[in-house]
Amino acid sequence: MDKKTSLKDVANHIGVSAALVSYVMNGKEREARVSEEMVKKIKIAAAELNYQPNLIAKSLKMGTTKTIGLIVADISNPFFSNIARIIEDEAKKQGYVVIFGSSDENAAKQSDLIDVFTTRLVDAFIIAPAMNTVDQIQQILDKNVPVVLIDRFFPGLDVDCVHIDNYNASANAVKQLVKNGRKKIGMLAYDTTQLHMQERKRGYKAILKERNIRFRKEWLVEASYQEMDKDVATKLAAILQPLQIDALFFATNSLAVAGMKAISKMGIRVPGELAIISFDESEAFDFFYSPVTYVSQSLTDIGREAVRLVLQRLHNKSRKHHTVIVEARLVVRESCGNNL
Amino acid sequence: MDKKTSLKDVANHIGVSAALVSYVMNGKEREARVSEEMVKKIKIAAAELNYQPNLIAKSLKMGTTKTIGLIVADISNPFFSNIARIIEDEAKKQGYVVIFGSSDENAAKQSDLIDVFTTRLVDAFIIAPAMNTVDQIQQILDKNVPVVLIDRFFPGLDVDCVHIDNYNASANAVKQLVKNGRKKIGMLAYDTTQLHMQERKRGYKAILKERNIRFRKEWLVEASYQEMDKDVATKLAAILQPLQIDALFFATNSLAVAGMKAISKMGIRVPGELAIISFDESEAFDFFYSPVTYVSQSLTDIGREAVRLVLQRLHNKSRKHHTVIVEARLVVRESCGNNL
DNA sequence: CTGAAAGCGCTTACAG
DNA sequence: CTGAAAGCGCTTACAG
Repeated sequence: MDKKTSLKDVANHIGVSAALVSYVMNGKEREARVSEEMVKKIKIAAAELNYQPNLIAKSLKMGTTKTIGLIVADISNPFFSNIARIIEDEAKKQGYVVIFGSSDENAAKQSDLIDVFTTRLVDAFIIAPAMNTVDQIQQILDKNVPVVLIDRFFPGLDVDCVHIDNYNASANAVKQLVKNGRKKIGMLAYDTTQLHMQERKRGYKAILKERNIRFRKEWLVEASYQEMDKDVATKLAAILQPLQIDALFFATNSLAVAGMKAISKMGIRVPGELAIISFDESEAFDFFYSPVTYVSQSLTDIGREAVRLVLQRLHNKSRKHHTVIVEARLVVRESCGNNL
Repeated sequence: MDKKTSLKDVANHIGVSAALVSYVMNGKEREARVSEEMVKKIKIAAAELNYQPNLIAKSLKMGTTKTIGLIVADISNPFFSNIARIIEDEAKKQGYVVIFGSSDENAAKQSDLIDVFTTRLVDAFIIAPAMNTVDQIQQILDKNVPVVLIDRFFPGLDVDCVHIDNYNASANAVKQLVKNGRKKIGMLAYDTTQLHMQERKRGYKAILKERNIRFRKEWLVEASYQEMDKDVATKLAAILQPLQIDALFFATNSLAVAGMKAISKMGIRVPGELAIISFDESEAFDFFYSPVTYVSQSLTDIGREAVRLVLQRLHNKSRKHHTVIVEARLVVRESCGNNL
């Protein structure tokens, strides 16, 4: 890159000290009681020389980079890319920039990303943490770097976080299926210890119990993050062909999309033979032969609240941690239908 | 943030100069001929003190931030978020980090993002440029900062870029429709001067001409980026109800999704009454009642090549500019069917 | 109202 | 083989 004009350059240009220019550029002419005349002169010179401050130098001096590190499982997943968009917008409004990384639900990758971002002195983290990474989050907290968890969270970890009430959202979805006359309700979830997923399973089981429907272990199909397609092809297929259930509840949009492909390939009628409900959203939900009923999380709220919490903590490091519960509502459409 | 241990700290810890530690931490012990013993001592001390270099300080000194600025129209659009994921992965392999921003096809927003990223001294840009922003790109080039354009490009601008052959990709799609017996072929495109879109329209018109099908202006529907939904609802609807065409070609995935909603709401049979083909991909394409035929751009190639070009230029600023044409292939499925 | 100077944490030519 | 020193471009307490 060609030599850029520095603060010193503009100072020299009008024979004045760098300090003056710095004050003026940062709108501190009042505190420093710079004369109006001088302010004008400096502003003109800066514009003339097309001065743009070097934020790296500023960061080094100030110890703050105005950068937020965002770590999600996969930025190409629409759930996360939509949140990323909101975070980016909100951050920009406040003068922050966001760098991002995808962990692939892999603790080691997440740890690498945290290290890389730490090394670049991000002012704060927003993380949808992978399984078994509570120590990583604790380490960030120990360094007194702000972090807010989104989507996922850890029991007993005192940290800012933003997520829905997974238990209730799940329970409501299953209630809807029961209400529509379904008794043989399966669930496709991820095989993970992550609490948000446990809560979704717990909500499912709780409603079965409440409605006196026996929980059948083999109807709670668990797919691993790494081998999701394979697990859907074998484990889920096992209860779809021949069809043993009359309703299926998907714990995420990625599971739903994989499941819907299996369902349509097998020619299963939805909702006739099988009612379905999913978590999250997908463009595909509108176009499935039976528009899919889903639990809608407000991605806008998640992104906004995450940035809000980050900024609050940046301004007041010692305030106590907050958990923001974001709204989730069931968008009822044809796929959960009440006719067998 | 708590005080981190600096290079000086580890130097002091073993009573040695900062220079030595710097050489060792950067693997330059050979060039600086540091004794093996010392190397070991330093490495142990660094590990003990959990030393992590401050990359901001390094950046200031080196004039390089190992950061790539990525600007796309909208990071939440799967087309871009998928490319972003690839870019992120490739960049990470090379020790780069990516900061991103969404321009919303708005020249002013793009300009802001370029300024913000410039101010943060990104080493290079990867941009899917908005309409009428050739000057912005030229300005980056004038500063001798590497930039590679993806997806879109400008006539006559000498710059690295990666995109498909839009003319041929479009022509092939329309040929397929003609081959399947369609004669009244409409197109839904964006109303923009951007060359990639012009090329798509040109391919469409060229095939009509070649096959002696009269081009009808009212069947080339143009939607504005800003009011896409409205334009689809009115302008596209005008040729769908009553149905005046027997095939419809969508210039992007976003247009397709909007158009497909209109089509399904109107109860138009696909491909029976109307054959459709789209550019790009969408999860929805698999689930439309007639799986959608589409022009598949290799997002992996776009992302990879973009990063490759960026790095090449970073290593050799003066090499001449390359345009990489990435493969596009037609994925033929039911929706472009040959039965009326 | 304005300037000189220290210092943020690094790298690297230079001297020894 | 190792250290002292300058300098990257800023900010800000201090002195005048």
